[in-house]
Amino acid sequence: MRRPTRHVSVKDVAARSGVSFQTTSKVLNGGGSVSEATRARIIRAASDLGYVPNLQARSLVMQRTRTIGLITGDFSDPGLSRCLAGAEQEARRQGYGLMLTSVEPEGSGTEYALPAMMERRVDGILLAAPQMEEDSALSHVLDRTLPVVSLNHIAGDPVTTVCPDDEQAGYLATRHLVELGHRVIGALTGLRGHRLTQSREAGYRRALEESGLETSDSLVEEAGAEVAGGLAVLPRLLERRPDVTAIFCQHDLVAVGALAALRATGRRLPEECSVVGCDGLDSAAYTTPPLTTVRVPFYEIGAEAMRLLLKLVDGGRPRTTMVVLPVHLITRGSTAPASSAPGRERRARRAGRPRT
Amino acid sequence: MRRPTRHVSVKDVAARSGVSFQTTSKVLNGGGSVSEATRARIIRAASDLGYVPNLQARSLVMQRTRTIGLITGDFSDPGLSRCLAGAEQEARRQGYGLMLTSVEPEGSGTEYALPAMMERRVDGILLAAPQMEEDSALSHVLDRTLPVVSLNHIAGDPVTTVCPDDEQAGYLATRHLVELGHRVIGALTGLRGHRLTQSREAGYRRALEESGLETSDSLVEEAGAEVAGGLAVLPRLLERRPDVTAIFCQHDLVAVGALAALRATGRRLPEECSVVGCDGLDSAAYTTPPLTTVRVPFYEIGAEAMRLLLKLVDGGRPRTTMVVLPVHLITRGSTAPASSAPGRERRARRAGRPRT
DNA sequence: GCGCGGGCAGCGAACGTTCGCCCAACCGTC
DNA sequence: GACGGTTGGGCGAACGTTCGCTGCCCGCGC
Repeated sequence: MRRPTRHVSVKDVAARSGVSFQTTSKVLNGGGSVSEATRARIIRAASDLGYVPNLQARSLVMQRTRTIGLITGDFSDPGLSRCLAGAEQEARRQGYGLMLTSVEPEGSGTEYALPAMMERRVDGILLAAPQMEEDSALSHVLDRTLPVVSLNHIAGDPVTTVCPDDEQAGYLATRHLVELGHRVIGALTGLRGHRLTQSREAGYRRALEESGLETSDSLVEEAGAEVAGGLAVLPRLLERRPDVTAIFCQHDLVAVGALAALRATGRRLPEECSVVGCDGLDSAAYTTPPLTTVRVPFYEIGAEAMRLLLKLVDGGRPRTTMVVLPVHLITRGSTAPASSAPGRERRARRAGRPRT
Repeated sequence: MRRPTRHVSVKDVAARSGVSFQTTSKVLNGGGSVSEATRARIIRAASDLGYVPNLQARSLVMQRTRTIGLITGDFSDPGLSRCLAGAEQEARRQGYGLMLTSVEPEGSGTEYALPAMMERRVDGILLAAPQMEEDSALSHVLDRTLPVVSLNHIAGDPVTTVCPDDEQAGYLATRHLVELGHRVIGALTGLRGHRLTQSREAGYRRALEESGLETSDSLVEEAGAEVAGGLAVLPRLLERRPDVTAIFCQHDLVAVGALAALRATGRRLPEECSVVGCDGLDSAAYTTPPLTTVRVPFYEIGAEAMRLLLKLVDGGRPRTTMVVLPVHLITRGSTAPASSAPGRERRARRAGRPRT
């Protein structure tokens, strides 16, 4: 075992400056009345010895750790990463530490992540793991014991949530396509179970209905949130509905897959099929053609969630139990006015299976 | 202030089962000799009360926190994210917690991140912030006090490092181009100060020299690690050296920018210019054309670094101070055999500024 | 019947803090 | 010269653990 080079403590500092360790503590926290002379002596000694306060001990008596537990899903998810960045920055700004743990896609957060956080006595928990939506044990465990803010909808529902306006996202994306003259608009959704997916789909349907356009299950496919999903699922949609001229993808990565799959069919983009994504990832600006998308303010979501959580930790009762952040459309090259008849016919010919 | 609902402690459990709290402690840690009867009684009481051990207090007496400090750069960097994922997973597997903090691109890690970690008495530190390479105060602070493993080269150099074989990465990428018949090969490098950049460039030059090809500063531009860098810098390279037929980008994102910039000049890809990236990001598979790249095992790097760090924490003296992980080439559609004369001429004509 | 060893449990101390209370000395005031 | 207030600093306790030592009681062997 590595000899754990004993850290210097207040007592060491006290010894060196000839006062009681309690006085040292007073000085080092700015409190109490201590003469200028001894104060200086103590400060000096502390810096000579390289004193570093022990937050563990302090937490023990103060009954708060100034630490927030962050339970996250997959780091590789660019959106989540941005959230983390926002949350981390805000926590740091307010002098809080971050205990990080991630939960595996299949795993239950309840069995490892939560206990780990409780043992470390975090002051609050930020939930940023989409897959925990399904964890029914969760809402029970969280109950009333600790301030919690989540970025996802939680089953039991007693927890404060910060999230983008997903319904609006779906609506904006779809309306954009409608305004370009598209009449048959497909949708590639995220994972079915998730609230986010339902909201975006609701927005999609609202935009269609508003304009009296067809909303049909045959126009919708579940594609998840990965490129591979779009790649795999788009052909199915196209086969069933060769008449679609535009596609709303609930996630930018899916849109990337969709673009690739469309190109593979020989379509010219965006003339022969418009695609709009959702999320507003950086990488969406560099697809070919550049992806029209709805920007979700991930960073701000993370930061706002942390801000709210820290307010809760400091004893504020939340006035609002749900914060919804606005989204907005970014128009790029992957969407174009609905093609004129010739284009449509060419596509139909190529599809080669006229519906009887 | 929120009433900090008093947590249940060993004493509470002890009281409920009619033994001393020390005996309770024995039972709950599996140690000591305790009769089956009382053991059962204590366990029962603990679970009734919902006892959760306080790791803070335990750390205090054990003199170790079972927590690792993770100092990272930008979360949005996909490579770094993968590293984090690997490190986090490994730490979790071994029952360690992770204190996360990131350092801003401009900021010095020495002034906030390190003190924060020391105050929390982490057992070791994993450095994953490229920008800390330049922090000269760092190697001094780290000195001998704490086990540290870094993913980046550190100035003073007394610290164990885990990194990919960057020289080999540059070499593999470039040799691939050479083997395709390219004779004038440009390079878009990462940030100049970084060791990584130098290594990859060294590999690039070695591959060229090995085949007796030109290595010239006029073939090299600094582009950083972002898409925008490639986008901005590629035209400069092209203007100076319209004769390049292939480009090695030290980072996939730069390659994405380069592809876009090349397309903007009207070149057909990959026929009129090959591009090879480096990093092996997921997104590289979905560019148009799909990017040939060198895969860097980010996840494994993170995991291995954590594994090594935990070994150090447990008192193992490192036998090797530097672990280098292998990389390998992934061939995709963005590289093609050097174009025949016609293609070259067409490009020259289009460039329109014959060198006198 | 006596001594001894082992199983079981308790006790005190320590880890490094913060906090409230107490005490001594000093000052100025009537 | 006694008194009250202020200032500077010490002391004890508490936070929730772990660990080593001590001591009790019982059973067993001679």
